Amino acid sequence: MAANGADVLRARDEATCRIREILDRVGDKWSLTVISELGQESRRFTELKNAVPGISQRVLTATLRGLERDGLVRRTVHPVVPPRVDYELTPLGRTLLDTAWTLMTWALEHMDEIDEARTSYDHAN
Amino acid sequence: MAANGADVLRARDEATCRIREILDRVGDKWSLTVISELGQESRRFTELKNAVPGISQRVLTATLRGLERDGLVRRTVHPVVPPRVDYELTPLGRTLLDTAWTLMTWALEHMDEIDEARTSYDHAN
DNA sequence: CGGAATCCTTCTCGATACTG
DNA sequence: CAGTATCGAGAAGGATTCCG
Repeated sequence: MAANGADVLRARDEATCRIREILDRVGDKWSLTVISELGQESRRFTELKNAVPGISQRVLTATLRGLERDGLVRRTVHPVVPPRVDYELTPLGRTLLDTAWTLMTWALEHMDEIDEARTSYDHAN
Repeated sequence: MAANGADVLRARDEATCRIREILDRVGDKWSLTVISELGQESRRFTELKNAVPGISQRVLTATLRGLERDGLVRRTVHPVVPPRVDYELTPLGRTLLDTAWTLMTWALEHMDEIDEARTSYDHAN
């Protein structure tokens, strides 16, 4: 890992927009969840739909298309009947997996603190 | 009796849901950028607005309120004229800083690969 | 200066129906 | 099975105005 926080900040002026553009993909409502789901093994469309409760078919399709476009996910269509489509992480997608895990782990570890803060904040107003 | 499959799935779904709830905060359009901006030192409202190009006043306010509610940011109002409001990371917010940098670093390092993937994808269709 | 309130436009998303 | 097409409700977001 070459860049550190200071590098990120130094490059900020040129790249803030670019970073944000990419965080939009990665940080959107479902992408990290889908990526972490694909981290284990390749999945079929319906398997993903069931594995990610609450996501609609429409949005799952859009999410997967976006991830595929960004080279994070590979979509493989098997010419069989009934159709079978497998999704798996690309090597690039797999490099994101570690970071995704870090973020999700953070969320898990600090969930309670955040809950307390929210309760406290809401109670104060 | 050990937990059955349904229990496991239910627990996992709830965890997924909670994680997503928190990722919504952290992974939204601006939060990580604001947090990384506050990583260096406390900032005034207008300083933040200038430091985060493209954010509107309305959305910056909402973002800061959300971060404050979750205990990630502390808001300090100085009773002076003209008003002065400082924002700084809480200790909890600071624990997120490392992860935020990791994610932004990932974005920086893989920006070019993503650009290529997008170009390739768009050209294929 | 740091907002809150309002208006108004855009985008998102879920539900539904249909298809190769 | 794995989508696409379409529609409508609601949320999100920008611009503007006003205020202590």
